[in-house]
Amino acid sequence: MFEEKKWTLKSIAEKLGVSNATVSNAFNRPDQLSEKRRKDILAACAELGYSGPNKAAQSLRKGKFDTVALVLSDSVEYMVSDPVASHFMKGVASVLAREKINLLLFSGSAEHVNSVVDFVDGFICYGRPRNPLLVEQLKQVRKKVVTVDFDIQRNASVGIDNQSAAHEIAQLAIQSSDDDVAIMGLRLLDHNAICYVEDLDSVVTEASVAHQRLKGYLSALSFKDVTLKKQRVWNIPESRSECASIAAKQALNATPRANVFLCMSDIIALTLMNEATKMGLKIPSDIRVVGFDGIDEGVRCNPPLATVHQFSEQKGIKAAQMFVDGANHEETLPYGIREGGSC
Amino acid sequence: MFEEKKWTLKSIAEKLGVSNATVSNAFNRPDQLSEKRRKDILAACAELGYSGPNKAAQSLRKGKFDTVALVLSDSVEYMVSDPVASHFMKGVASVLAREKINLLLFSGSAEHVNSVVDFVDGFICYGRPRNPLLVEQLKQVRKKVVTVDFDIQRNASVGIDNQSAAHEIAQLAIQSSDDDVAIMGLRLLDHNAICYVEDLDSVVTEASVAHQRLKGYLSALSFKDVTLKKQRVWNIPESRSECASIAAKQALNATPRANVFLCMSDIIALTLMNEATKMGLKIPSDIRVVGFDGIDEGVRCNPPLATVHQFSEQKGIKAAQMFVDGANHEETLPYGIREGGSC
DNA sequence: CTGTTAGCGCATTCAG
DNA sequence: CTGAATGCGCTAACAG
Repeated sequence: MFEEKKWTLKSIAEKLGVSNATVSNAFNRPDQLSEKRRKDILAACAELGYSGPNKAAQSLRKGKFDTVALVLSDSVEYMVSDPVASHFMKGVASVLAREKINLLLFSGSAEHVNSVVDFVDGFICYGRPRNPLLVEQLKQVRKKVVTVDFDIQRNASVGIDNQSAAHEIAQLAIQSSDDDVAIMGLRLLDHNAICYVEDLDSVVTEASVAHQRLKGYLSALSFKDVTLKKQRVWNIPESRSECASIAAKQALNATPRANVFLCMSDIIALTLMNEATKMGLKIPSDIRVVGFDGIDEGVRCNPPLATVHQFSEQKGIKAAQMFVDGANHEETLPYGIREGGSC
Repeated sequence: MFEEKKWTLKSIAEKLGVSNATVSNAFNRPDQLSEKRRKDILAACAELGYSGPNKAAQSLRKGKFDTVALVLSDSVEYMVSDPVASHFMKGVASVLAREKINLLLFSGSAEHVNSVVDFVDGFICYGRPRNPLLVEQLKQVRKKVVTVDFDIQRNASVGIDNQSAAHEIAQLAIQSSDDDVAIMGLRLLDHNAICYVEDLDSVVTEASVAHQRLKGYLSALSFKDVTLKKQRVWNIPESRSECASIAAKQALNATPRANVFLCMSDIIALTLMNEATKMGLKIPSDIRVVGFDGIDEGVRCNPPLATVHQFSEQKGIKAAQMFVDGANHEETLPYGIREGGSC
């Protein structure tokens, strides 16, 4: 099956009786030799089964790889089944395909970017990587970096105005100063515990997405003259049903129970609505719930979920476009407010 | 920000006053030099900001890349939002992460594997690539190849017994010899049209998944003494709601209408159920519908979808494990039959 | 245990 | 337009 010789530029040049530079030029620089000569060489190569210069060697030489690493905030395993991330990846993939750039998936839990940094032209980072060391490494990397939904004080970044968005959706959810509000936070704390956030002021001072959303919620609360009770802010480490349902159950079983739930992701919100329904609670008469992200399932469910719609695919397109353009600025994308059963 | 010199193995060796082989050994072959010497060198490198041998050069030299290309059946853009593919990818990602192998996503619509073949240790191919040329190329590639849900008469492959599964689910769906059965086929024909399959015998003789499932359905039909009417077999080119709903509407509007719909994917089945509901049809009294794949949404919907459950994540784990093990055989995975509202 | 040498496969000078 | 020479950054074999 593999009787064919394994050709290299050198061996094929020798076989054809020309110099290796000529063969190289035939493939890469048409202007450097006559049309006929080029066609002859290409034809002979095709005939012999040589399909062109080895890409790895070519890349080593040129320092260009036509590959970008998409650094996810969490493990690849988890991220591929996250609907928000999927839409983002879809957007990225669409422009990379057009530009004939390969896509390497990289885990935000990996130990070091070293394992890929020498194979890629740069990084698109979707969300702050779970491993903080990666962030430090990305700051140092001598290649293009586009960050999404977080910032490393360097290069390009894209995101939305999380604070305004959170403020708006919270405004919509809160109807009177008597409302008892709970905040189901996503990654508010640095560890993986599903727990109350005891000390709001100590929450990551860094301008993380969670922090920005929290600020937006809180400003809406004060705007509406609502006081946040003790033990009303939750930390959920991942936007997954498994995590969210634990927090949801506990939050729903608290006495007294909050009647407005501001959730930092749609997954959290849908999970909470699901748990509430199981407990016989009605939406919006018993509790009101708003999400964040704008995933499809929120539209199909009953009642539909009120949420901030992020246009994740557009975000991916934008990030990838900025990458190929070598952009070097911060981009703030629009968002939409989607009304639902709760408001 | 980048004041640091860009070190290479050579320059760092010179700086440290040792040979480059020694530095190389310090990083890769601890047994080749004294513990102390190694620690000193590694410490000095860390100090100077040299983070180890360039991976691209290392790979060129060793011919090993610690990267596998996951060839999807369709564009990356489309596949990341396909729930079945996502589960498969999840499985693959989990074992690759453990093995510290990078994952490169590759489109089944790409023109040539050349753009990545020199960067990877091999390929895992999920479904027959949309571009037939890729299949030919994969047959020739001098690297490991594991195929999933199709076969290229070479190397390793994993899949399920599609024919038996289709037969079983069809048996379940068909209740009497008076049933009027329609088959909503996925990629039965080579082109992209949504249409009837006029000539069943001419359908791809190759043992494609669609063909195997069709055979399973047909054997169940004859087992149940049911005759397939004219224009009862549809070709749907992609497992997407957009495509499926067109076929579904037409199939549901046919007079007389079939009362049993055998769908080659859950997406198709769910879409058809959705269209049927819009038309006021009741399941299972008016029509019965069965799917194939076993996606989560089929469990949550009302009534639940009867289907063949594929354990896609397990399939991904198996495929990746076979890749790392260098397996060279055909693996047939189990499947499950999930009952639902229709049967 | 250390250093020297010869490539991995290629692209780019620079003479001719 | 062509061909010889140099090196991208590294590792493996060998010699000391």
